[in-house]
Amino acid sequence: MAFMDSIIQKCTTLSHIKQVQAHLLTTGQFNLRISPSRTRLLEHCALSPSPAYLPYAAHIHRHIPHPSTNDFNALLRGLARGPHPTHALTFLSTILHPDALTFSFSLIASARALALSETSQIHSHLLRRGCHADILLGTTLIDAYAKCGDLDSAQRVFDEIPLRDVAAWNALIAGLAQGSKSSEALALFNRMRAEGEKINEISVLGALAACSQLGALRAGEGVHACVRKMDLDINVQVCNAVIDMYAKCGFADKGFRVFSTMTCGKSVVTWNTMIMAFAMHGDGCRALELFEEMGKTQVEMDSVTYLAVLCACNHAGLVEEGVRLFDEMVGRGVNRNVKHYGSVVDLLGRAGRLGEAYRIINSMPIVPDVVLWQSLLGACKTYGNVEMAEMASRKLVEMGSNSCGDFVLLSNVYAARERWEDVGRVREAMKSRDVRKVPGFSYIEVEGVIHKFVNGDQSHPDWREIYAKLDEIRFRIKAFGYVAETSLVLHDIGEEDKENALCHHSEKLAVAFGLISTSEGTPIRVNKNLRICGDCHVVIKLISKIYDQEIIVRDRARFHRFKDGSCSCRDYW
DNA sequence: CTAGGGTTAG
Repeated sequence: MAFMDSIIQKCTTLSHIKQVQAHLLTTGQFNLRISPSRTRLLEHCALSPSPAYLPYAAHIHRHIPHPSTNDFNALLRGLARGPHPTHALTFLSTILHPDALTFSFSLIASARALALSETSQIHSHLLRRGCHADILLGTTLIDAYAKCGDLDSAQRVFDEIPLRDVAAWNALIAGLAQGSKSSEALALFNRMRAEGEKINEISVLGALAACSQLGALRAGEGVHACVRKMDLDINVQVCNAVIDMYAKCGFADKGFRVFSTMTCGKSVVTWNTMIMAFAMHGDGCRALELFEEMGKTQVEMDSVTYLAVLCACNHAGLVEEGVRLFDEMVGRGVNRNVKHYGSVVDLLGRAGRLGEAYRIINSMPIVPDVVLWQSLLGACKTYGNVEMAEMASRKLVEMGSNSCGDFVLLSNVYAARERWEDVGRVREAMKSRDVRKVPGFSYIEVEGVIHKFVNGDQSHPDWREIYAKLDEIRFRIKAFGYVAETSLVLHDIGEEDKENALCHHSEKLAVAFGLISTSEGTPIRVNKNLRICGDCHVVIKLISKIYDQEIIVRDRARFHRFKDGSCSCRDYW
C-alpha cells in the first residue's frame, strides 16, 4: 500500500493518473467498496492545483460503483477549495453517509461561497448528530459564520465550545477584524492574553489588522511589543502586518524602520505594503524610490506592486510618471485589472485630461466598474464637463448604483452651469430611488481610548463642550475669511436632513474633541471611514494655523497632514 | 492516512 501511495504522490500529469487508475481497474481494486489506493488517487487528483485535474477527479468518482464516504470526502474537499465552491454544496446532498470530515469540507465551501443559509443548515445537522463539542468543527464553523457575515452566530458558537484552543480564538479574532468589528477583535485579543491563553502568529495578525483599521496606535504598539517579546517577527506575514499597522496609524516612518530592520526575508507583500504606505502618505518620491529598489531584488513585482505605485503617482500628482508606469506594465508581464484602469483614469481625470481618461475607458478589455465611472464623474465635476458627466451618470444608473454621492456630483455639475431644471430633475430621481447614504464616522484615540463620532453626534459624554468648541472655531475662522462651502445642492437636500449639516461632520467633531483633550504639541490624529469632505478640509487647514496644531486625518484613501494652514496633499485629492 | 485560524489593494 505504501508503495502505491508513493507512486500516486509522483503523478504529475493526467496520463500518470490514468495509468494508476488503469492499474487499479485491472487488479480489481477500483470496484471494491473500500479501496484506500483509489481514495488516495482521487484525493491527489482533486487537490491538485492545476485546473484540469478537478474535473477529472469528478470523472473518476462517477465511475466508482459504490463510493465510500472517504471517496466522497476526497472529491468534496477538492470542490470546496476549487473555483466553484457551490458545486461542493450541491455534491454534499448526494452523500449518503456523511461523517465529521464531510461537514468540515462543506463548511469550507459554504464559507468560500459566502452562503449563510447553507452554513446554518450544516450547523443544525451537526447539532442533531451531537458533533458540537468537536473543537475542529467548532473552529471551522466560527470561521464560516464570520466569513458569511453572521458574527453573532460566530460568537455564539465560540461561547459554546467547552474547551477552546488557540485556533478557535484566532478564528473569532480574525472574523471580527475582517467584519469591521475591530474594537471587538482587539478586545477579544486582550481577553485572550488576560486569560493566559497561549497566543501565536495568527492571533497577532488578527489583532494588528484590527489596529490598522482603527488607527489605534497605542494598541498597535502593544501588539508589536508582544510580537518582539515572543519572537513572532521571524514570520514575514507578521512583519508585513506590523508595517501596515504603523502606516495606517499615520507613521509611515515607524513602518519603514521595521521594513529596513526586519531579519526575515521580504516578500512581495512586504514591498507592496511599504510602497502603499508611502503612497497613502502622499510621499510619491519615496514610493518610487522603493519601487526602483525592489526592481533590483529577486522579488517579482506583481499587479499589486503596480497598483501601489500608480496610487503613489495619483496621490502625489505625478501624472506623466503614472502614465508611463501604466504603459510599461504589459511589457513587464503584469496583468492589468480594473483597479489599474481605475487608478489611471483617476490620475488623468484629476489632471483635467478627461478626453484621454475617456479613451482609456473605451479601450479597456475588461468591463469598467462603478468606482471607475465615479472617478470620471468626479473629474467632470471639477472641470465642469456636463456632457461627459451625464454620460458617466447614465452608466452609473445602468449599473444600479444608488449612492448619494453620484447624484450629488451630477447635480453639482448642473448647478455650476446654473441649469436649475436639471438640478431639480436629479433631486426628484434621488427621491424616487432608494438612495443609499453610507453613514460617515470618525475615530480619534485619546490616551489609548478610541472615541467614535458620527455626523451630528450628541452621544459623547462631553458633547456640549465639543459643540461649544466648534462654535468658537467657527467664530475664529470667519475672521480669516472663511465662508462655508455649502454648495447649492447640498443646501437644498440638507434641509430634510439636519444631521448632515456641514458644521457637525464627524471629522470636525473629532478634531474639536482632540483640541479639548490633547495636550499641546501632540498632533491630533483622526480616522474617517469615507473621503474627507471639501469643507472640512478647508476648516481643518485653518484650525491648524489658528490653533498652531498639527492635525493628521486618515480618510478612506490616504492621509492628510495639516500644518500651518496647509495640507500635505497640496489640495490635490 | 485524510479536518480548523492568516499579511498588501482605487
